[in-house]
Amino acid sequence: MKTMTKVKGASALPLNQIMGGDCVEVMNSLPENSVDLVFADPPYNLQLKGDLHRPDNSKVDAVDDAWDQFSSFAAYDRFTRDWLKAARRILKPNGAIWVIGSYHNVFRMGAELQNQGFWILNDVVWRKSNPMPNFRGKRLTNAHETLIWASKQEASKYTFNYEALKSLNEGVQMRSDWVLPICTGHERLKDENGDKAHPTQKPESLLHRIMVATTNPGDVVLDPFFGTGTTGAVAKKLGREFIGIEREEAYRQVATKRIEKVRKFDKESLVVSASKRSEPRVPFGQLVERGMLRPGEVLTSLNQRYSAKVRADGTLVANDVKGSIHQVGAALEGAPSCNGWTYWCFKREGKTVPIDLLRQQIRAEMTERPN
Amino acid sequence: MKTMTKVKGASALPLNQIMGGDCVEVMNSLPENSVDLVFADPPYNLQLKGDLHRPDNSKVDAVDDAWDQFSSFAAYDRFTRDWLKAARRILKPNGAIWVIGSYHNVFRMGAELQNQGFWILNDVVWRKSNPMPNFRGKRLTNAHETLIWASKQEASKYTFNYEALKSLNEGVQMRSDWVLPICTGHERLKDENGDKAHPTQKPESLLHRIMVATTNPGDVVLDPFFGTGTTGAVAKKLGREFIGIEREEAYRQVATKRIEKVRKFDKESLVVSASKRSEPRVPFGQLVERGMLRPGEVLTSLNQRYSAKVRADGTLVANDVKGSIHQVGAALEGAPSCNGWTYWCFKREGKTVPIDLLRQQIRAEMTERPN
DNA sequence: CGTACAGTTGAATCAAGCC
DNA sequence: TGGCTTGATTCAACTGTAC
Repeated sequence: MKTMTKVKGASALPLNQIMGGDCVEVMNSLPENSVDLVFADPPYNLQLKGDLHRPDNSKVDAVDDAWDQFSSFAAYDRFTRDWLKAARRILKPNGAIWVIGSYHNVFRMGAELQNQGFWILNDVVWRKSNPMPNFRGKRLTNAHETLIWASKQEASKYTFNYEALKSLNEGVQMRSDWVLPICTGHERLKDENGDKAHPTQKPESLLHRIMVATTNPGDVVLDPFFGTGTTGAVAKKLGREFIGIEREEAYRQVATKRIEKVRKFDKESLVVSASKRSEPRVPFGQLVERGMLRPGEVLTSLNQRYSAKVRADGTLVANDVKGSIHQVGAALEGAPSCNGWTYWCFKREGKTVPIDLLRQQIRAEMTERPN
Repeated sequence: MKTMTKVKGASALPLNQIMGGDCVEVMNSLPENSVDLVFADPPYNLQLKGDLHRPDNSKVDAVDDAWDQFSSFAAYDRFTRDWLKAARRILKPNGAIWVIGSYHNVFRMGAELQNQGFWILNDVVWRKSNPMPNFRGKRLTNAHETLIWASKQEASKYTFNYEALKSLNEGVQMRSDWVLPICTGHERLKDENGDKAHPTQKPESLLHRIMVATTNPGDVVLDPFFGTGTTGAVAKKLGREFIGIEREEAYRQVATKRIEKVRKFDKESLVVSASKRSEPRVPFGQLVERGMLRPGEVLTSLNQRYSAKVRADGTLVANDVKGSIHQVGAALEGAPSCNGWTYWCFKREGKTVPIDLLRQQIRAEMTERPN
């Protein structure tokens, strides 16, 4: 499973491995412009003070690990600046980053992302379906965490599997608020004492959605705060390559064992719905060439207001306007643009049908018998 | 309605008025430590570029006003620093602030709040039930905005009406994600041409919840970006005092007219509006009346530890405790509160099921046949 | 007086490829 | 890098008119 891949003649990329040490140093040792996605779940800088007890007086096992202690906002900002800078260097120009945090740290991360030139695409709310209640009744139940999705730069052509996410959401656009349960039950890793192995283990469903949305199979996903390896486990399942960095030896061991057990899904189940743009392009003229529309035939607009005549070269004429199906539609509507395929209709057996139906027929044939 | 109130011998406070001019200057003219709550909806610094058209080629009426133009992040940060500093000076030591923003500006506001010594209590997600879709299918539908609730300092004894919020949320703790519709329909103020009077008018339901949660009647609420006066309208309804600051004369006029028309709720209707629930309330007694549960039937707790007997009047008895399903559950568990709907279970055909199932059945019926 | 249907709209950092 | 061509893309709620 472990592999070393050459990247454009640069130094090797340690795929599907968990590296020890400081994440900034490790990232700086990797070649620049080599990673497709960074997912980062850095320490939240919680600054908890006393112990917290539940109404039944049991103690809440809160995050009080040494790695979550920062002396000041300035120290946390330095830390954030350093690891984000290192992450940005190794990202491909069209790469993207996801960070997750709570109100303790996410505002500082978001501001620093913008300062460094990352381009924020969405902030996403992970709405926990089963959050910890607020035992003291002094605030609102803190029932969500915030993720930020940003491309390396404004001009990046980032990956977004729009149709796949739409499918995940019963056929309507995926929103920026995601309802997912926190990590519990069998998924929650325990140590030999039965205590949770890591205080902030993220659910695999969250990483699953992120990777389906913003990576393709074979992409390299780097996680600089690997913890118990949720990113690696999901990457392996989904046929992505991962690079993990984790300072704590104990976490590396847990993660290694965990990922070994994971099986990759079969290829078929990994295929996601493609965007319409990736479908083969069909010139309108082909409909005339094939005899699906006759030269001289009259098309009508979807709103019935206009009509235009088909010419032998695949252009339309209406009054004094002529040109492509898109140009003529736009001109008649006085609109800046127009999708002629869904705008123009023809008549068959008394019914009025958009010409896009004919394009779909051609595409179907192309799929059955490629060339 | 307009009044001037002396504050501990300091200069006067211009209550229930809309002041013109720059909000920093106006705030600096007010006495320090004099305001209970600041609500601020500052420009979001959207930096939009070209026009955006819908699939039907209609143009999206986006925010392109001069007041939302900043030359850089640095300029926006200066602006944020200045108005937050002025707001903090006039806040009482136990005062608090709410700010609202999107991913364009909220990270910068959140970081600056922390830098100035405000103590963040919650970040709250306003999940829009009817957001604008993403027309190009290039990102997630931006379906939420973020609010930050912070006290003036860590030591502040801020106001939080825990029980009122709990009532608003069907008897369970209010979470940090609020589902509310955007401002449309009759609530949306129009100008003489029928266009929206202000591009970013907030719904009154949002301000209603904020003021019920974090102010008491008679408190002074200041809004430095008053716009069309949603804060003032809701404050008047709820018996709070407001101070508005708005630079644009046109908005001040609209807001003045709007607030004149608002009538303060009488005490009784205040109670009603405070207990408004999104789903119809079903009293436990109705389950008994309807024969879904028999008097004398024994309910068991979710954890199997306790049992209680149903009485004809819709109360429970267990050992020496009697009362509502919530009270008895809380008493037995030694907990401050208990959601009896999910805590108590009954048996049907050998299975143990929470009584909430029965409530859901009733609600479903109510939806089918209102009344 | 309801119901059905067509039309409108909301804080948006919103295209991609070729020459 | 800029201009031109092609052509991809929408959900929920409210409003007004027709029936």
